[in-house]
Amino acid sequence: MRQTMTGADIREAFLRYFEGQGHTRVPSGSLVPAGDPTLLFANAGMVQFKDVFLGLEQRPYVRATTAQKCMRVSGKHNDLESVGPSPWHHTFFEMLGNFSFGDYFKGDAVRFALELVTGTLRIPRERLVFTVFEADDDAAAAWAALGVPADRVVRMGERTNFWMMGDVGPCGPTSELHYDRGPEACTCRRPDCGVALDNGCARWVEIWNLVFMEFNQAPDGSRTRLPKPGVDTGMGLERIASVLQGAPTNYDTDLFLPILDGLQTRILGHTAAQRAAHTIAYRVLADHGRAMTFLVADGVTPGNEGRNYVLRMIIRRAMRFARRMLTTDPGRRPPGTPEALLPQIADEVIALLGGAYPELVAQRSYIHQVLAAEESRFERTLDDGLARLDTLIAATRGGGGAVLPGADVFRLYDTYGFPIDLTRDVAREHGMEVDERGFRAEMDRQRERSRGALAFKFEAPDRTVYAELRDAGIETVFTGYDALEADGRVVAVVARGARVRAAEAGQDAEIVCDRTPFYAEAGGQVGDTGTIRGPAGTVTVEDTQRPVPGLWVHRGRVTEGRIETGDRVRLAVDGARRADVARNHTATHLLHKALREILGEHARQAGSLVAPDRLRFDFTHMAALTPDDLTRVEDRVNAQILAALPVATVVMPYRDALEAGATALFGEKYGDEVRVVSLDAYSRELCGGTHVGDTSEIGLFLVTGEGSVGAGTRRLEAVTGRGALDRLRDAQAKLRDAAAELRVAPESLPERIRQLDQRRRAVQQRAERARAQEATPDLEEAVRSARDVDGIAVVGLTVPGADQASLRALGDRVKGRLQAGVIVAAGGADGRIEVVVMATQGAVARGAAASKIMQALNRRLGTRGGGRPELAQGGGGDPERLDDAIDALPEIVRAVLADTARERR
RNA sequence: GGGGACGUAGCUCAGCGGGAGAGCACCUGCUUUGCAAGCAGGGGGUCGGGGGUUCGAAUCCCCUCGUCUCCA
Repeated sequence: MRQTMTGADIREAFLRYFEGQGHTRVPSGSLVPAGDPTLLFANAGMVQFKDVFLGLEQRPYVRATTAQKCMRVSGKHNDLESVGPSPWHHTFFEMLGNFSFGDYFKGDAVRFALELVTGTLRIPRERLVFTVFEADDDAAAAWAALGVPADRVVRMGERTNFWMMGDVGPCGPTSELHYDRGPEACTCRRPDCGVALDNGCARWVEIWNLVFMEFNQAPDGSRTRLPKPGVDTGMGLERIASVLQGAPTNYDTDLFLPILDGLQTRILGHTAAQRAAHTIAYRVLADHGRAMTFLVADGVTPGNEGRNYVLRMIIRRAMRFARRMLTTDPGRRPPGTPEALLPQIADEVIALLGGAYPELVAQRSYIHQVLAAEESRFERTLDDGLARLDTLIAATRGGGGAVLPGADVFRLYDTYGFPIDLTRDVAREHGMEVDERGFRAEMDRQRERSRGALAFKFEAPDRTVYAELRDAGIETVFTGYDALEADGRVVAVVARGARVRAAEAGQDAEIVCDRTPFYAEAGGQVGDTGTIRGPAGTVTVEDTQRPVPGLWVHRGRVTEGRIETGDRVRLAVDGARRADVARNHTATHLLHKALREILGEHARQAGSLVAPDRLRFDFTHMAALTPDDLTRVEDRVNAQILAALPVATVVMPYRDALEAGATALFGEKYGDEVRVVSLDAYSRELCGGTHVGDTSEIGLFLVTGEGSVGAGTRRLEAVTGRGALDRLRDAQAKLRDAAAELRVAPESLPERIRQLDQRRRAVQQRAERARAQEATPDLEEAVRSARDVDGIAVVGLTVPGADQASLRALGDRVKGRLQAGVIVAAGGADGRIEVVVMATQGAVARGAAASKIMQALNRRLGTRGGGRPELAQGGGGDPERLDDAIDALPEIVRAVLADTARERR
């Protein structure tokens, strides 16, 4: 009896089979594609080989096989909402594949496929149906040559059987292997049920897709034959496992069952019946649990844009399902328990897949931290949202309605992140519903806005001219690790994106030579600057780039004469600048190591800039660094500088480097041979950059800033060497200046400042109190001076120099002693008036509103101002007229009263 | 990349053009000893930062920093 193959067995058998066929087993690339801004995640096995297929990169092998981590979240067939309900769709999955880079083609690809499927995996031949592109006679012939009867080879159209990387580039026909689950599995119920219908019938499972990269598509749509056609295949591990294990859905394979079991027994404490009642929620948690665990392990943190946002969506969707399930069927873990759920799910995933993907095990504690943090953040968002929803429901009901307005619900969702399905649930509990149409309309408008903005999306730089150069056999040898100068020959000149013979003085140009000491921007280190001197002219190099592997491009300006293809030239790097850069680069390695020592192993590089004047280092960490952390990091780095660690670089095989404990970076592509930079035994990193001879050359390391770049990622900025010296000198000078200004020694500056600040506060308070008192030379006198206007006491006061605050204080005190009264207090300085008008409630009731009196005063004094009935303020105007106006107050109030009386009639 | 919201006392927040506030916490005193004790009094604020509009800005406008959130 034959034993069923486990997922791990299948993965291993696949890779081993192709190794036996001369393929190199290449580890999975990161889920975050290296240097590919057009792609959110690795979504197929070929992603890490894209540049190889494009002819931009060469590998030491022509046949490769991989098990690649993949994510698909958006796309025509893959809506996030279908994950869970659908038995087949996943966000995260593994793709098995074999690749030929200009080596074997259709014949062998087809032969390998059939041999593996029927031999190694022992799927009966009669269970298989093959599709080929309708115009691809070669592929059809290849299957026939293997004895596949013609009636089992179906010709299909471009939609299903022609593959393109994008609008332009390599493309070609495909051939698929479909597995027949038998007539009893049919869901379409058509008498002519078959692969050719392509109607999604569950009877037929596409298990393997073979892509024959044969053409290159030009922007105008025309296709030319590739000189070296290749093969790219993909077999979804979960799907093939479901076939081999006779599982009704992917979730019934051993790639999911342990996670589901763990969820039921260890995490939720559910009975079998409870689990059965929540099939979809279980699936969502298992699928999303895998995705979030792998994503975090590859350095993605939840955030609000790009791939970070996708991760957040996945996490929140999982939590929504969990929460809902726990409200109806609490299990052992009551809803709202603070104990984090997601880290526990991650543990199940790690237990299952940590063997094949050791990075999961290595990152366990970091994964826990990230997931727990996002979980509690979301709880908070939900709590806030629930409170807002409650008020919305109350308001709607208060208005007699039973439908929550779409705009309000959308606002809850858009602005406060409250999930729409929870809104629906809560509304239903209150016997209300959601205006779905209104909500959708708002949603569409939001989408429209985003799309409109996308029209200006940046385009990936055009690299075709460089691909042409490489095709023409042009290659640069880099000599800059050992020397700053070199003699070479100009092999190409590029101006405005096109190849030219020569460039003249004043022109911007890109120069390519057969050899160069110029370091091209890579690994965060900026490109070198310097000069290229030829027999007839000089180019000042402002930047050096390597747009495609093996090709160094010097960007700059011809500053004299002309430079021509074929010129013998002298290339000289700006040595002082290079030395500054080297200091910062070596310091970056020290910093990276120090952060891991002090904060923990999870603190890993997530971005880096090494410039001559500063360095910037992004790394994964959940919290802001405390001043104490920063000091310790700084101390640690400087201790290594003082220790004068020798810097050594060795080129060795990638595997050996990893075994020697060298640090590799996320999402970085490495060849078989890698360069390892070691700082004595302290730090060892894969790095192609330029470094100092020993760490003491760095001189001094100073942290200049700490901040956040997004959730879970911190940024440190620092200076070294000359930069650090400049900075210290500058700080000292400022300190001296400040000390001199206060006439104290720099040491006692902080104490002095504290003292001065205290004194300032005391003086200020005293001044305010004094002003308030000064402003009332004689309160009794002021009250006595009140003149009666129809039973309203009118008080006018002038206090030269008083500001509004003290006038207000004065007014208040007078007002407190009047039954029904109006007080006008005026002061001011510097040629302008300040006026405050106050009216008691009694006065307001009788029509003497402060604001109206203010208006009358405005007309008389030329001031501007206004306010409320009880209090009005104004300023400006002509101080000369102030006394007259105060004298005339009774008439003014009388006029206002009359005016109000007229209005009231 | 594009939108929305929020930054006010140690904490949670109200105020949204005219006197910087509440609750909790803190300090002092009194009262009292049973579940968030009571009463009286008090300290504490560059209303995130900068610029503008205005007689007057926590409040309106612009820029900027930080946090939350949606879309792509």
